[in-house]
Amino acid sequence: MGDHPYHHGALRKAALECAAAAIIEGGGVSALSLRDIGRRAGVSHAAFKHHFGSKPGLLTALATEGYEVLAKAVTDEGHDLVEAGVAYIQFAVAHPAHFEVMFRPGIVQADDSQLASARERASLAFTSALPEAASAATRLAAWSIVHGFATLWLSGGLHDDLGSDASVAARPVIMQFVRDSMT
Amino acid sequence: MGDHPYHHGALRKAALECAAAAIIEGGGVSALSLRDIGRRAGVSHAAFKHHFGSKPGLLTALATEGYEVLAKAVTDEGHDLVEAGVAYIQFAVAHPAHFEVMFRPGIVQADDSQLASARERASLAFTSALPEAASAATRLAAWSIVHGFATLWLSGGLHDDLGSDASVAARPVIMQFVRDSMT
DNA sequence: TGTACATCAGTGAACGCGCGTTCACTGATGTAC
DNA sequence: TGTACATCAGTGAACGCGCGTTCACTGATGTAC
Repeated sequence: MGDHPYHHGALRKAALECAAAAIIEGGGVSALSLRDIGRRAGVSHAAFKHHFGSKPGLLTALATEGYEVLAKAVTDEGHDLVEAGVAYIQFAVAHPAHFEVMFRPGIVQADDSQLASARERASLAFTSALPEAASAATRLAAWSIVHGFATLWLSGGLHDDLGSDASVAARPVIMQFVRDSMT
Repeated sequence: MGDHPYHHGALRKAALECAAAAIIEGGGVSALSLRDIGRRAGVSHAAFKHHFGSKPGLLTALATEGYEVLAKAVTDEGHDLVEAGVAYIQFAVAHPAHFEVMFRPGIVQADDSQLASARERASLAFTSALPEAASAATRLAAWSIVHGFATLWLSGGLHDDLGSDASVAARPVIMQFVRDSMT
């Protein structure tokens, strides 16, 4: 028996992992190709047809997985607003490929129902972490601040001044925001 | 004389405009091609070599222009912190192509000195709008909140609930943040 | 326990396409004398 | 005022490349009897 059995066995999972790696190392979704993913997974690039239908299908699955992981991460810290915010940023930094696919318009199959429901769950998780009394403006500010910090961090502009640990850099920012806004 | 004189006359300016249009209509920088820009500008796609050297050169010029426009927009509203923040968001919404090129890592010639100095000017303009007494955390929070709002707006998630005018939607959010944080 | 058959998962070659860059070129402009 | 010449700006064909999808196929797995 060779190193490469005919059936991969867990190609779907491997494809998503390899796609994420390819996005990170290849410089963004723009440069992602099925052929690259195939090379990484040790599989023909045509094999993905069976699991995802098409390239947008694969990206949709990746985004869905991202929302699921994000929802879980935020929910796990839902008892503490500051830590929930840090978890959001931590997710983005730990899974930049997912994060990019989740928030870049036009690369995902918008009508996918699993994607929509995963997104809904993530949104709900974040909303639940906020105090019920928070105004619409405050809720939007909270989302903007964590999303903005994550985005700026990933774009590389913050990294120089603030060290290499996004959580450490973000926590005081979020803490001060929460202290000022949620009282 | 025909409609298309041999020399365009202002190809550099036209190229940047057409590139921005192509990015917006074509769904992101990923799909941008010199050939598309050439078609829009009514010019051979090889013509850009003279002005920008290469494709990354063109994108670098676009990002530089973006930082210049942003610096001016923020400076013009520098007397009022809320309006400076709104100007940041307004810039992003009015010039999504520039905004994308400015903040996407890896697509621009990082060693370009004009780019670096334009970026520096924009950063300074924004910093100057903040009160001198503001802490590092507050400054970072302010940047995060406007950047995050702009990013979320452009990704399309906010649009449904909040109407179609980003400034109108953003102003109360920024106002509340400034009221809470800058006192 | 064995066998036929359907279904699933992956192959690899072929397709047509659009891309960025390079190249020798040409038309237009400016400058020296 | 004219002419030669250098330089600038843009052309269009050619190049080699990597891409996503399609296709007929094959190997592996499961199930009915």
